[in-house]
Amino acid sequence: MPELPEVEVTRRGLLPHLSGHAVMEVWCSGKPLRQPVPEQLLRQCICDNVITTVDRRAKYLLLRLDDGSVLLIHLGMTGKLGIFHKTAEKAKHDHLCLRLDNDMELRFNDVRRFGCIAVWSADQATALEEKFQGRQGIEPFSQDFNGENLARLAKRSGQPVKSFLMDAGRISGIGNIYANEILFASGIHPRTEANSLSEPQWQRVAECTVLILKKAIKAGGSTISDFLGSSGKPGYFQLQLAVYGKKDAACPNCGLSIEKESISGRATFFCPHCQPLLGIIGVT
DNA sequence: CGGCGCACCTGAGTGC
DNA sequence: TGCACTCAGGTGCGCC
Repeated sequence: MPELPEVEVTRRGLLPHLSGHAVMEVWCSGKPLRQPVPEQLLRQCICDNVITTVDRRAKYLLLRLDDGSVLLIHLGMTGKLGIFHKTAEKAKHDHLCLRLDNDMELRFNDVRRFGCIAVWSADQATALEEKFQGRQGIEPFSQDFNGENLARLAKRSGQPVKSFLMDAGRISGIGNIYANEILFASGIHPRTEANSLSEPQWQRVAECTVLILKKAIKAGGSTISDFLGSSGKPGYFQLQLAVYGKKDAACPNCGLSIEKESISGRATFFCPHCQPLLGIIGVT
């Protein structure tokens, strides 16, 4: 489920239920996620500690404990987090369960097990977080996310701009759906080589990205006000997507048909009229 | 280093 | 009703 907006809405939804509560007990399904869940380390690091806050970096959630340790959660493709009473029956594909001091539980459910659970012990957290932060790309809501920096990053990349936007090492939080939407809003063909965009075009991409992500967060925040008792959480917000999944539908801008292609193996939707490929003569 | 292809896993949908 | 096949929103690895 997760691109930046879904993860951010999850963070905001969980925060009031977690902040200030101690973790009393840890349960794991025993099945590995992307990596095996570090069950013993998890117990050692977070049991009897109080969750102080929940941060987000890229598509990761960071649950910070009062002793300095950190629980890192990535939702993968199908991961969901929810708050349940301890007596509520566990769901199929629940893989991690943290019992809190108020008889509620934070549960991580992930059908495809592409998610990731890691923990940084207090004595290593600073070093490990530094390493982690260094691997993440620019945050779309940071000051660094602007035309100048994007143009500089893209300078030596002949990748399609869509793949570039989705590269988590360069830019955080943009997955396939929003990459499609951002490029439609920017009027840029997804196959355009990243290094062929001008700085003003990158500036436009940056502005469209912020607008679209904020709109999605708002849509998610209004439809999902509480994480209590529901495992069917986020999922993609039904904001009116302009192009994603809309093959052969009318472009909301010009009315011509939306096309679908595969770029780096990912479904890619665009309007060939509103997003002309640069350098093609006769197309404006 | 840059970029591509693939693997990781389950379930939903489609066509025969 | 069943089976085989395709596809799905992310990430990271190996390979060129």
